[in-house]
Amino acid sequence: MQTTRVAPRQRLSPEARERQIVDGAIAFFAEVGLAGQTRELAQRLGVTQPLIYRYFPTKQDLIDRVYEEVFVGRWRAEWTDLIGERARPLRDRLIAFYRIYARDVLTYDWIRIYMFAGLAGEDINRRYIALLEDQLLVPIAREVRAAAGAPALSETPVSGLEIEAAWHIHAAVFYYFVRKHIYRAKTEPDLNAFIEDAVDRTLDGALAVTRRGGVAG
Amino acid sequence: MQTTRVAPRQRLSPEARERQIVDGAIAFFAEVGLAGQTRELAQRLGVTQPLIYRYFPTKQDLIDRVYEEVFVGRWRAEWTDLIGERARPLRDRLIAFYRIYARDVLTYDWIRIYMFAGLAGEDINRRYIALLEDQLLVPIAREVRAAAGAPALSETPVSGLEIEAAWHIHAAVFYYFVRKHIYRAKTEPDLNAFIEDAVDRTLDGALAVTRRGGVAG
DNA sequence: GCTGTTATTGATCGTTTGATAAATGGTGCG
DNA sequence: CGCACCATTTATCAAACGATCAATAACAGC
Repeated sequence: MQTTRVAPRQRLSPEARERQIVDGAIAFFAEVGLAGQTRELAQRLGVTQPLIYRYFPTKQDLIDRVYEEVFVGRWRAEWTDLIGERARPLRDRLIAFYRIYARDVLTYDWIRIYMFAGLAGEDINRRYIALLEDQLLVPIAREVRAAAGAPALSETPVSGLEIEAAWHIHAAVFYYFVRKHIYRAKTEPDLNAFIEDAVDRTLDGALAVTRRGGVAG
Repeated sequence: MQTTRVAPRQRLSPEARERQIVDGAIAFFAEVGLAGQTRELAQRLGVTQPLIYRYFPTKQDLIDRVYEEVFVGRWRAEWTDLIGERARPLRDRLIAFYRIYARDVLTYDWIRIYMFAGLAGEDINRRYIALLEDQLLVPIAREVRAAAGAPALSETPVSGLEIEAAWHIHAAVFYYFVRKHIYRAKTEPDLNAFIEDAVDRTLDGALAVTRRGGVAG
């Protein structure tokens, strides 16, 4: 009554097997956390546990690979350009961006592993935040100023509270997926409507405060 | 060179010892996660590991106690009343509420254990969200409608997107503390200024969209 | 088909970790 | 001072878990 041998030994090319292990590890660690056991991962993959150690010397190496696979290279430089395309209304740019960002980044795997990593004290999150501030939030703050008609574009640097305002827009979308994928709570089912509405409300607020002279922090 | 006996055996009353263990467990699990080892917890408490098992039959019992201690009874019914006090401007009510909520609820221990529990699949988060929607978000949505001059108070029920709009306000504050306590990232240092600004921006947005007739979802 | 290479498995090791039981010692009461 | 109670510790177990190594079998080349 042990492991009932259902499938015969399947021999794959090292590349294919590694791919399979990494993909399986992403799904597995996203679900149960980075403390998940290698034996259970192996069982889900339909292989034995020592096989994992042929491809990754230690569990930490596998986890590092998962981090790399999930986080590195997901950000697209063109998204920064999209935010700055002043030919379109800022509202449209933000809606377009968050539709793509929700589809390509804020997935079940990404958001859970991201939160597990944060709680584990990894610096991945801080590095990602630095990237976001530089490539997304400062550009958004700049566009909000321009759209609000606040002039001091190159004079006054973007203030802390202006970046926080850009965070509000981001937080609205991000937190939606936290509720959905981490708390597994009921959320607005129409994602497109949600994003449109979220951008409308948070952008309106950012514009209104900026117009009232809230540029200085 | 083992555990250098620094303090002699200290005998406490069961009540005092239990209190100490629970408090220590909250701080410990908040920091390292619910998978933290009982031996390490005991070491931090300055007692031996089996002592914990005299007070809590299993580790899960201790964790359940931590949940109870951290989550149960933190919400104050009077906060719902505060949201509805129409003698004051809604802005002031929200700022007052989030100052208290940030101080009393969104602490390091609370937000980390809350996120650990969510990732572990506990239903605590869903139950807390249900409480929040009922006691905070629906009241906020109601007040936003009233403040925006949208009439259909008792007629049209609060829509999904209106609740999401209330979530935007909440998410702005909540996410600030996620960045601070989970990612350990740099955040706006002036909490009062942040809360004021966050309420201004997110409330402005909620009002603007509601005024434009965005009541129906 | 035979054979060498190597992907994969079975068996197992050492440590970690939740949990238990017996020994120890502090405290209050007579 | 002596004794009983019980809070606390020491010692230890069994399962879980990361990791290792020799044995096995799938596939390629001849």
